[in-house]
Amino acid sequence: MIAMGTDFKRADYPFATLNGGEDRALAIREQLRDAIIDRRLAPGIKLVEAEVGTLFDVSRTVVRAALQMLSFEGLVRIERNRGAFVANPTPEEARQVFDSRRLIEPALAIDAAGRIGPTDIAAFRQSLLEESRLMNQRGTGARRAEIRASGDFHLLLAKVAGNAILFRFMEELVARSSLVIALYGRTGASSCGHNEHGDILAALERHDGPEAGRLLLRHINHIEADLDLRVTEALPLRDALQGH
Amino acid sequence: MIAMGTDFKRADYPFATLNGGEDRALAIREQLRDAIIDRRLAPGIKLVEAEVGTLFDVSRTVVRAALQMLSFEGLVRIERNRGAFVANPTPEEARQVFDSRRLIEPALAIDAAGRIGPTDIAAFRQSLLEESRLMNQRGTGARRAEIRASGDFHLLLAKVAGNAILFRFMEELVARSSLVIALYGRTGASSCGHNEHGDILAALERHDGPEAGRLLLRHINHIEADLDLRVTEALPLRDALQGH
DNA sequence: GCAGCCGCAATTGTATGCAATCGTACCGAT
DNA sequence: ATCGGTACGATTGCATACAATTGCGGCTGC
Repeated sequence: MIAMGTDFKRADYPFATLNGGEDRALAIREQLRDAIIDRRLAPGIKLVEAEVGTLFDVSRTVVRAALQMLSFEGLVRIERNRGAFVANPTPEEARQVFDSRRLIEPALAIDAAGRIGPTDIAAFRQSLLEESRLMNQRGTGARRAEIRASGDFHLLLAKVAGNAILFRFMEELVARSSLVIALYGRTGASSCGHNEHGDILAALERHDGPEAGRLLLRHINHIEADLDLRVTEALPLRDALQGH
Repeated sequence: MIAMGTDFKRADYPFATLNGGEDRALAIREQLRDAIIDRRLAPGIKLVEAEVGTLFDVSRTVVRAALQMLSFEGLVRIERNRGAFVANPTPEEARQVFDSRRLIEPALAIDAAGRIGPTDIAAFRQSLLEESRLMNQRGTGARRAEIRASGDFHLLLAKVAGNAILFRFMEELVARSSLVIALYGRTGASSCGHNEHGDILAALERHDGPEAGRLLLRHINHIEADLDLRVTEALPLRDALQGH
């Protein structure tokens, strides 16, 4: 589930291949989502149906389905008769995302601590490994990939916790977080310091749910603290003109 | 084209009018959702695109969009190349729905207690009034409406709490709960006893968040306790054949 | 009689065509 | 020069046409 799609044809297009006979809208959604949370697609940009369709070599019908899915996740905003735009979350939305995570994730940690098994631990280890590998690389591409990998850790946690509904919620929250971090992240190191994920995993392995929950809460706070959520966001006009 | 906004076909079918020039897929989703959580559409039943389209006098394109939305909410299950079916939540799913609510709603109550204003209180009162009106009626139709009205109370709470993301989550959870209650509800009185909603509102009015949260938690527990979640659900075959 | 296979009807998946809508550039009037 | 309006291009919303898939029923051969 966490495993990302294969990217075997990445070279041809900024977006890559649709895997075989399977659902193509699904595949397009994945590709677009990755592009959005990697910020290869800038927030606010318009996604023209025909254009995306040409890129993926499908009809607008399929593209529309993919865009609709993304709009449910909050990664795309669809305005009637106007089109689909990459989401451009406001600081307020960003705060709400993190509020939601602060509420949900510690509870997931507690559940996960009670259910975690050897297989899960191995998966976590794998995720941490990949993450640190990316962290030691430099370059914006690596940093974006790191943000995604970091998200995988949290998704893994949600998966282990065993509640499918909350898992879906977390999918959405993690995706939105990634976008927010890419948008408002300040320091290069989004979740830097010493690796908090590792500490959380350690607590989980000890089946110490409450501690895992506490660590997770602090972790989320750290992530949010690294953001610059001051309202630089332009626009409201009357505000923009005040004092000039 | 037929002028939109007319409701000349209202009498002909169980589903009613699509509101005006607005998005028709949205309207169809609403209608179907109501029908599902009222159990006018039985769980498991197949929703044939062409059929629904005829009913609402739209093309399959629009119906597909509506069905896709419902599948995101978990009220409809879409199987590729096979079609869309009204969700038939298992007891396990039901438990997960209530677990999620136990996690989220008390937190919402606390937020809401700090933000509730006169306008909100009036809305709550209105909701309670409607609810008790329906509770005093008899007949299955009234009971179904009561379940919906009861859901409205919880949605109102989520709205007052002020987090748009959690509000959306609650929309989904409330809808799924309604379906679960209709499916597994035991006694006629789903949220009966003395009106817990009233008590919760009272706590909110006192801005006593923690108390509101506690009451809400108990309320959710009561609702779940009224369900019959034993696994009557047939199927797993090897289980079904054990001991014969 | 029954297992397996073939073919058809029903239904979904996808592409495409057409009308409605939006945004912009142009243009004339004040 | 600016404002108002209008005509056009681009793009979406929706319907329809066509291809692919499913599953069911009947048929055949044993």
